[in-house]
Parts: sequence; structure tokens; C-alpha cells
Amino acid sequence: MKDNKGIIAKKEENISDWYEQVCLKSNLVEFAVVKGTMVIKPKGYAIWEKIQDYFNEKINKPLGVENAYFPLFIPESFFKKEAEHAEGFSPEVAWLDKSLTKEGERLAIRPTSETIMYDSYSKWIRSYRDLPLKMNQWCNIVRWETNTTKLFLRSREFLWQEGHCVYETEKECEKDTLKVIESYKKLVEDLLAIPVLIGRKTEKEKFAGAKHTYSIEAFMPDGKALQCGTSHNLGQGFAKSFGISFLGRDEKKHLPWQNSWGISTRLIGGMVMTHSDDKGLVLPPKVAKNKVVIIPILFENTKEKVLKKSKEIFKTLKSFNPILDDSEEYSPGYKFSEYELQGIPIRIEIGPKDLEKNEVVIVRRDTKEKTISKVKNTKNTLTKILKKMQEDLFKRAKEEMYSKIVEAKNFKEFEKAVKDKKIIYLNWCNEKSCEEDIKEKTGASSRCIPLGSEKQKVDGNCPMCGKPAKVKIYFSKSY
RNA sequence: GGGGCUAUGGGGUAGCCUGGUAGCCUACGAGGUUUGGGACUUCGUGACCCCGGUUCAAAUCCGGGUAGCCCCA
Repeated sequence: MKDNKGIIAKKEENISDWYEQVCLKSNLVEFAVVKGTMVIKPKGYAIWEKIQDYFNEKINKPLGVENAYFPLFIPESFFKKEAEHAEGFSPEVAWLDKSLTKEGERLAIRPTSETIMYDSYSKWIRSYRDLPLKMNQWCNIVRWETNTTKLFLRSREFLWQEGHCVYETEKECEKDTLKVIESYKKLVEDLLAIPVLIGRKTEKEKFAGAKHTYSIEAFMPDGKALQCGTSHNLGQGFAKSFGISFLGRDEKKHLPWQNSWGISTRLIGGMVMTHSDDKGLVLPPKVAKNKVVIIPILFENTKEKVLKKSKEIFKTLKSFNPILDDSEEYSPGYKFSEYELQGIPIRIEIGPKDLEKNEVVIVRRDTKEKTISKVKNTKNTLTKILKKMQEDLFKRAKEEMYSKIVEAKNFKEFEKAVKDKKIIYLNWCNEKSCEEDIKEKTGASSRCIPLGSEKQKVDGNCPMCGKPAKVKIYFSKSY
């Protein structure tokens, strides 16, 4: 192999270089001129569209959420109506240089759209008959990070969806907030085959301005957590600040309850890190646009026969959106490597020896496992292999994640676990000062308090500060 | 937020210390021979991140900017 065509860095040795090479060389994405921005190329955007399709169909629809679009620019005054929210986001907001409103007010580029959407909501909501109001928008947002940027995982501009709903009662609101985070878990696990832990964020890590936040957390091979989706119960705080109120069934004025929730193109990065290998991208079959590539093995004497058969088979496999690479400029070996780099889940080799036996060779991208199939069974065999591959990718990643979880009973164990790139599970005091202390001493931050664990009794004292333990929680380093 | 390293055709690099003709691999275009794990060959196109300074002369030295990577908080 000529070194500079494929991936040079090794996942085990230098995950950062490796990750960048996989993203760039598989043609998902490119660096753009401005720091922290990227060009998402067709191959990368196709993955985003798969996520959008799944989301629109399986999350929006069942919840009764409609898609809409709100503006990019937010007047400073809007932004400052909710104090906690404004403070939480202030270091990351990009402001326009010019004052573009008549009043000479500064404009922010949205880091999230609560404020601009709720201004509209305050005009739209008059009575309980207007509720629930359930809207989602697909858009780009800007968070002007000063830290290191990383393709998909940490960039100054990224794409996401943000759902924003308004309810008459706390109960309805909380029910949907939970339903969304559970649906996110299903999306990430079913579609992208990334296992996640699900839970509630601590006071320190919750969304600025929220009552509480739920999140799903994935764990990358380098032991760092990747927050993959969040669902915030906003309580009534934003409603109060933005003057959203409704006349209830009792003919009295009430404040509604709200939630907001989102997933972003970061998921693409998580998927790349989780499954890909030293040969390049590995795509879970469900997100692969082209599930199959057919490579005819062409020799001088048998070329025409093999090509003809390849074309026939190509036609019967339309439902897999196959690629037929019958170009004669490259050797088969070259093509094998190329499509492995691009992450096409299945390769079919058709050569003269196979033709004689009326067979094809089917090769799985993730395991390189070869299956010989009779031509007439190809479709069935492919369906089975693709299904198995999707399951195996998830299973393997899940086993890896659980193998990394360790329990810490004292500070030393905690410290060692962070160094060993583990996910730490512990009985914890739930105090902000303790969390800040842990972050400072070890670099780890809280991930989430597992859903359902909150009702369980927690014994003993916090191993980090000695105060009585109140919750079970996960800690780790994070992106 | 603090520190370090880097930037040369589309990709990977040599040259930089000690200033003077930008070399190689790959990709790309054309031709010929090939093809079951990145084939061979001939010819050709193509580059010193940006802005300043020093100098007869800057890829090379100096200052600033931008972008990427690593480490620490």
C-alpha cells in the first residue's frame, strides 16, 4: 500500500490524527477558511439527512411536532430577558459588528433559539386552546468557542434541530421531555449504533435557564464522553421572562410550562469515532447511502462475460442503492481499499472463477468476513448480512462501553480511573462545590445521574468530599 | 484561559540551522502494456498560508496575522 492514500495514523496510537484523517479522506468533510468552521460534503451531508429523516418520522410525528424556521439574528434585549440563560451563553455568543436595528441595538447570532422563538410564542399563545404548542426547527447555530476545534465534535458553527414546546401543565411537559430523551437514545442506538447512557444533568451541567436537563452520553474510544443529545425541562422561567401566558379553563391567567431539546451534527463525529478503523470509515448499514459496491474482476479473456453478469446483478440489487465500479483504470486491490476508506458496508466481488460456479463473493466492511453466495440468493444474503452488521456494530460498541465503567470508592480509585480513561460510577453528594473540586483536581466532569436511579436509596458518604451521598452518578473527561 | 509545535503543487513531504536554480512520492491529463488486496512505463500540468520588515537577493532571518495539532487549567 502506498502510504499517503489511506489512513496513516493508528486509532490506538493517536486517535486525534486518526479521526481527522478518517473524516477528511473518506470525503465527509473539509476544513473551511474560518477557524472552527467546516464544509460538510455530500457524503457527510447524506448521513445528516438520514438522521433528519429518522427524526422527522419517528420523533416529530408521534409527538405532534411541526417544523418551522426562526431568524438567525437575535436582538440583545431579547437575549438578556432570562438572566441565567444570558449568563450561561455570554462567553460564546458572536455579536454582529454593526447595529442593525433602528434603535441601534446590538444583534447576536443565535447560539440557540429559545429567546427569539419565545418572543413569537408570547404573541401566539392566548388561551389553553392554543396549547400544547409544539415546534421544531432545523438550522445552524454559532457558539464562538475559544478552545480547540474538532471536525463535527466541537466547531464554532454546526447544524442541529431544536424542538420547543409549550404546555398547559407541568405533568404533560415533563412527560414529553422524558419521551424526547428516550427517543434520542433510540435514534442514536438504532440508527448510528452508538450506545449511550441516559440520565439527568447536575445543577452545574444543566442548560442555562432550565429547571433540569436530561442527556444521553456516549463514550469515545479515548475515554472521553460525548454529549449526544439533551432535553431540557424549562419550567416556567422563560414563560415569565418572555411574557408567555394563557387564559386557562378556569378563566384565569396562567404561566405555561416549556421544554426544549436538540441533537446536532456532532452525532456524525461520534459515529465515525465509534465504529471506524485503521482502514477508514465504517458506516452502520442503516446510515449508508450506498450499502453495496460491486467490483467486477476483469481479465482480458473473460472481461465481457463478467461485466455483463455484474450489470445484471447490479440491476437486481437496486434497493441497496449499489455502486458498480467497472472502471478499468484501477486494479481491484485499489478499488477494495478505496471503498473500505469510504465505508461502504458491503463489497461484492464478481470474477471469472465465481461466474463458473454461479456465485459471488460478499465481504463485510467491519469484519472483512467473506461469504460465498449463489447469485440467485444474493439479495437475501445481503439483507441478512446488513442486518447482522448493524447489530454487531452496536453490540461491540456496547460491550466496550460497559467494560469501561468502574466504581470508585475513594479519591485514589477515582483519580486512577480517570487516568485509565474509564467511566466512573459512584455514590455522590450532589454538591456543586464538590463537582468543581473534582474537575479541578482530576479533569473529569459529571456526565449524568442515571434515569430511574433517583428513587433508589443511596448509602454511605461521598468518596470525594465525605458528605452524605445522595445520588448515583457517572463522571468522566469529555469533549 | 496558559504553554509548546507546525504551515511548501489536490494529498504526503525534502529544502530552512548556514538567504542565491524549489527536489521527491502520490494525485491529475494524454499514450502503451496490465488487472482475484492500493500494477508498470513514457510525456505533461501543478506549490513556498497572509501582511509587513531586513537584504543586491527571502520558502529560508525578524515582527504581526490566520489556520491546524499537542499538553496543562
